[in-house]
Amino acid sequence: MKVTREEAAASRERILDGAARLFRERGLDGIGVADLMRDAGLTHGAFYGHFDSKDALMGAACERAMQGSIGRWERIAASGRGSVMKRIAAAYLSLRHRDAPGSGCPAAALAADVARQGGAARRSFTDGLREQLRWLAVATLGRTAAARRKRALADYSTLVGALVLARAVDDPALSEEILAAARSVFH
Amino acid sequence: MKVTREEAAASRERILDGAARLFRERGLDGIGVADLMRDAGLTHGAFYGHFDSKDALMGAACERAMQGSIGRWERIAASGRGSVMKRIAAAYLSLRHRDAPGSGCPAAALAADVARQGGAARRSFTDGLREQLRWLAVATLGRTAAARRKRALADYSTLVGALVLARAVDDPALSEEILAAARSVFH
DNA sequence: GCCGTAATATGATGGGTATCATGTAAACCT
DNA sequence: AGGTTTACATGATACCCATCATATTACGGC
Repeated sequence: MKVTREEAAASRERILDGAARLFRERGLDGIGVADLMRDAGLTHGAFYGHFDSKDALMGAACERAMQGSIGRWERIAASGRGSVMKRIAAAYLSLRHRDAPGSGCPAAALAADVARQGGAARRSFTDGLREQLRWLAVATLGRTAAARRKRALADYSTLVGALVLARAVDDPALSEEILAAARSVFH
Repeated sequence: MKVTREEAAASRERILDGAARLFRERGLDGIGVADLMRDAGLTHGAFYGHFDSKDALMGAACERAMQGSIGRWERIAASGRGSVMKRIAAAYLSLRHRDAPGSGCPAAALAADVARQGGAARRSFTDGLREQLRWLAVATLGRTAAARRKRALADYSTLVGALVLARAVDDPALSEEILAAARSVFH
């Protein structure tokens, strides 16, 4: 039953990674503690040895998902040439991203949940979003810092809105049309 | 019957209107049948006399909310002068709209839920969105029908994304900054 | 090697959920 | 006017949920 400190730390990591994925796939209220623990290969009772509450896990998982998102963007920016924003938009508005919410942008997957949920998730979400927007503003073209910032906020809104709508819609043709129209903004 | 047919029809309307509001405020899974019925002044048992299932109600409520959304846009287009899109954006990206999800855009409030939920809600949502996009494309400026359509899809994505993010964020200053940046796109 | 302690398992608790079963009384139809 | 229908209420069912209580077991420090 008892495991190495190392294994315990690995357990916590598995819980967090699984939560970051499953919350994005099924929503903050769409997956329960028992299922999250089963996903990490543990039973439900062990949960409260690792986190104070489900709310605390939501916060930690949001933070982790946000960090992952920033990391993905940094990798996109580092590889390839031409406009950073254009390359980010191409990846963000792809079918691959649309169909993989569990490993995709947490803002598109969780924003509505976070707005209703409040608590630790909302705080982590806001912090992560602030950081991502700061990063994006730097990577954006524009004469002044204020103009770059404004452009980054508006562009990010377009990305999130298009992805959210493309996922919600029942009709594959309409879904792809939404993504394509948003992509055309960045040409 | 304890009530007249007229009163029964009114009951159904109250259930639907309340559901359309409460689903947007709390999410499709965030409010239960019992609470919805209490909101309509009835008890939970009466529900299945009016709807086949909660899923069926979600579908009907999504349709109603979507119709209301189109109606609001038509009223905005009919009153006032200048660019229709600019006036829609001003209303859509207002603090008033941000703080009143229950009577606001169902796409911004429910898209993520709908994507996960599937079922009748997703069908109604898609139909309503298609209609709204058709309407918006007509009200949009552009040389060709295809250009207007593309512009309408991208603009709508920007609106939805900005509102969703503005609602999710914990920081009033950042929230207003997001709305303002999106508004500037339509100037 | 032994003992405290920490990670995990099992199980209980209290509350919420959607849905179904049944009873009742009044509106509707003939 | 009387029998039928039906909107509604009460209550039951079976399940899921977050959280807590307790037991077990083996690691970590001594």
